Amino acid sequence: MSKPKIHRLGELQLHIMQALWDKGEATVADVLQALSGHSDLAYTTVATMLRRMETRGLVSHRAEGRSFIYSAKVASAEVSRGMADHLVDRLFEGSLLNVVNHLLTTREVSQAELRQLEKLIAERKKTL
Amino acid sequence: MSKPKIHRLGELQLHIMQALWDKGEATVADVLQALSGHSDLAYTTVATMLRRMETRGLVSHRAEGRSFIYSAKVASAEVSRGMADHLVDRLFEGSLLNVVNHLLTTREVSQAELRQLEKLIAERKKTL
DNA sequence: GACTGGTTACTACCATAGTAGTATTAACGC
DNA sequence: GCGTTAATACTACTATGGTAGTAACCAGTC
Repeated sequence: MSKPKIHRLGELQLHIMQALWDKGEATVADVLQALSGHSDLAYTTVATMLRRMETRGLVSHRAEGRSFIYSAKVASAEVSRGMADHLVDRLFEGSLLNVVNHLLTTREVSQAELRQLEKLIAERKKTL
Repeated sequence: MSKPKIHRLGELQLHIMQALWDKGEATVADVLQALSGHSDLAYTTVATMLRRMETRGLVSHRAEGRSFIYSAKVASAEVSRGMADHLVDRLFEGSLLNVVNHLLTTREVSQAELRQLEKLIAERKKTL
């Protein structure tokens, strides 16, 4: 198992993961392409990052001809889970209530969103 | 203004901030004391961290005799806000709904908590 | 007045993220 | 076959977090 401390992804690393999740598989060039809006990185920067992330178990690759085709080794949900949990634990004593309260009081929320939230909760209730 | 990129606090840094928020003011020894459960750090480690954090504008100090008395320069709520927003933006497209949905589906929740959540939402509705 | 203990200051080392240049390799076109 | 070029590999540098040793300082004690 040994999930590779998934909650600690840097900015660029996360963007790269997102590109991979989005595309399923991608070469360095593909990832660079996907990131082109966000920042203007060198090809080798992305390549280096991918290599390192592979060492860390975040991605893996297979060779096709001379190219490496990378894919995510950890699921998006897993990462979200890890990062969200980590934050909730660190800042809100692990309490779901505390987070939601914080989010509700510090953010703009519309009526519609509140209704949606109620719906979510109602749904969840059924699953208990 | 120039809030010092508040969303990026390391593990130890956050613990130190929490100690300061808790105590209001504290010497290095006080902080070390407060952290004693969590890990077993050297006195100088905490002192170094505090000095660095002061450079970054996270804390400030006043001298009393030969000791420095540190206090937080940024509020707890500000940091929570910054970190939470950052996460929501990075992982959930800035959508409150998405976060809550994620939290609800990936975590254990009790009936009581769900009821509390509904209450929170009802409260929030009134403020619109 | 010299010694001890608590304090801060300085310096250093490791890890990792971000960034990218340079070197090497190997496939493809001709 | 051979060169061009795209790809990966290696190396390096900066910044920051975590960690801590050592030095310097100074107040109080004997």
